Amino acid sequence: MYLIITEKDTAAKRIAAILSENKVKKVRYPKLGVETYEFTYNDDHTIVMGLSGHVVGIDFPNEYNNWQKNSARDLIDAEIVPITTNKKIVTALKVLGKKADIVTIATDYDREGELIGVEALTLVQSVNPDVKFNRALYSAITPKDITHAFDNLTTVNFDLADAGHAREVIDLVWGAALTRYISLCAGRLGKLFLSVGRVQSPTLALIVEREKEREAFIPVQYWEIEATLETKSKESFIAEYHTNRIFEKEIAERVYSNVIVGGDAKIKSIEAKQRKEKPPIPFNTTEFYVAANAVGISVNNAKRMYQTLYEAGFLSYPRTDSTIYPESLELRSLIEMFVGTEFDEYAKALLKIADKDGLKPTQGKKEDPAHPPIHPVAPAKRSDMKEDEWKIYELVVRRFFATFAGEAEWDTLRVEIDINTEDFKTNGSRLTNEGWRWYYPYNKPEDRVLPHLEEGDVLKITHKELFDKETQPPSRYGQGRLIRVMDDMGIGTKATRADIINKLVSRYYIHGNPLQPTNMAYSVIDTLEQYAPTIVKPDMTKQLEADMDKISEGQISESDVLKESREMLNSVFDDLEKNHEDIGRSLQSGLREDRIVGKCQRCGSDLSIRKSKKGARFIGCNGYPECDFSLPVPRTGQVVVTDKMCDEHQMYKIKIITEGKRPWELGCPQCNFIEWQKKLEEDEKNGIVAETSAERAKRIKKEKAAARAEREAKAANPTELSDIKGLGTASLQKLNDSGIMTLADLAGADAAQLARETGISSKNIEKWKEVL
DNA sequence: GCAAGGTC
Repeated sequence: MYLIITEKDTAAKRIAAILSENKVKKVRYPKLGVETYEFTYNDDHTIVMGLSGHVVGIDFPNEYNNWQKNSARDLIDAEIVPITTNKKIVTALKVLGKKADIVTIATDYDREGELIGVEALTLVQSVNPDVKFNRALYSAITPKDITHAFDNLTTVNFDLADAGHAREVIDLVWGAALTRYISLCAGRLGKLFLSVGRVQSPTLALIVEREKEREAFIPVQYWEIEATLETKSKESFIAEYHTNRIFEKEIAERVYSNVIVGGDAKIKSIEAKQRKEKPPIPFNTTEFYVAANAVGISVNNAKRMYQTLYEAGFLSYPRTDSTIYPESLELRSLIEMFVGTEFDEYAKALLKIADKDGLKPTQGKKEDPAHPPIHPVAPAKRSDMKEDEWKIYELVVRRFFATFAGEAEWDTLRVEIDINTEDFKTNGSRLTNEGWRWYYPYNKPEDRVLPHLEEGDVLKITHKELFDKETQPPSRYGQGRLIRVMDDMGIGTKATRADIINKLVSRYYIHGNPLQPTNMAYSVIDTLEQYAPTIVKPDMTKQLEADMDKISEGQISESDVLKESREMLNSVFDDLEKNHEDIGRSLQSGLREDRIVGKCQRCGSDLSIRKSKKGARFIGCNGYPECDFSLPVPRTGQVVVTDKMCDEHQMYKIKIITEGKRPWELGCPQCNFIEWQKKLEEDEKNGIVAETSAERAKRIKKEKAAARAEREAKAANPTELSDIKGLGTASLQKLNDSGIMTLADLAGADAAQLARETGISSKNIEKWKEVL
């Protein structure tokens, strides 16, 4: 049997279709819980099976699980063991791998793909040591690329996989050791741990740096002056002072007084030009996020909806760096498929261009050997998807079209005007040839049409205005922009950047849109910058990339790189441990500051988030016990104190962050409390009696007791597997995977045999069978 | 309860 292993199911399906010339059979292995694609290829029974990315990983041995038992430093030289992260696929791989005579690794054509391939190969070899193997390399799943890859099979690049493995180890060791150290120092254990990592920490540092720049920013006052001018034919337009901004007050006052309403202005010169605007480059993941963000779709939503459309077969693979279409992509037929759809006129217009001059797509600078740029793969109707998904689909289709279209052309005018010896100017612009902007009408700058003007024209000043302004600090990062900066700096990957931002939000380091850091983030970044600067800088990734290149070229061994990395981390710990007390103090002050909500209106002390003896949290006055002012806070979720102040109560607005939910903008705690009381009063009027917290606790206790009683009753007289006492969801899944669906199935099964198949202890199985 | 990287 010939086994072909791909990185994901969709790749397996499409490669099988191409190699079999559509004579493929989808086979389900219910016991294994996987699907494969099978056919005859070169007279051999052939099975194509998809993985789900990495199905194995690495970790420390179990005895390191206790954070307090070992010192964080022990992790540096701790043993590293392989772990299974996807049991179903690992089992299936072994079962099928055992029967294989030859295996082709057909995972993605990049470093992680090589590592994923070697991981799979190692699993197959563990049950079939003599199996023959080779590697297929392809950049797009097109008939051309795939047949070429399978006609030119090559060898597995173990050095490249080693490079990937080195990255795994370094990330784990540095991340875990520093995370534990910082968390233990700050006394933040359990859910509140403070994470550190090669990618997340430099990303967080960017946000903290920007916030510091904003704080250090000193605004400078400046003025702008506009004059409204009218032509003889009574058409008006606005002219502004030639430098736009005026930083000296005396000049602003002089210019303003020289502009006399009712007086004359004279056109000094008119310069007409043409400006050409190149069409945009193809979307890669980063550019897609930025564009989706720009039309008001959050990075998370764009990611989720794109994934749906990819799985439905409408759009190409979502994670790619490439901004250059590979040659094997059939661009013309991708355009032709839109003839007769909503995009008919655009497709036809492009085909006309293609017939005349051939298709000349734009291209960016980045190539990704694993996947082509983002593009549509099937035509769709609006009714095929949700409204927001259509927005995404349309964006991708229009961008795809735009990459083949011509330049947009603008006529521009620059007019210089004399007003009483002061230099004024105005600019005009008009789109004369839509070009690619017809296909891609997003963020189109508006025309600025001026009346017909000629040199020497005398105009009437009908109005004047003086604007008093201040320079603005650099703006905070929006999510799309942050992802682009991460891409430019080379940190994270196309597949992980969005997740890294989510991680920083759920770790309570950043919040809001645009993004801003909590005080805790300041403290963590300050501490790391001082004592472990390596981990906060993008240079660590650059160095790692360089080392990985050397490993993959065989110039240096993986173990040498790891040894050097561990030595470096050990010297970082020398510094950390010397300054243990300082670090603890500075981290804890960050923690305290995040809890200050505002000033107490009764006594003027700080209000902060505190905990009662019973563990319930509330906003209390730091002047306690002299002042006992307090306000309630929701019982669950992370409380984030924002920098927006309620003008009425001098308190910062708060929001509640719960993982997996949208943040709850609670606003000013005092306003919220007042509203809540109003609602209570109204409820009382309407005869609705609110539950007190004691009543609530009682009710929950009662409900839990009732549920327990029901479970016990069922266990005494079970009707389905899940009724059996001690049989949890994990075991139920394992039983189902082995074909045990009902009580009768279990009764009829042999305990020892079933134990071998499922990995459940035979003692447990026998105990369950006893009840039946 | 630790990372970052795949994929869903």
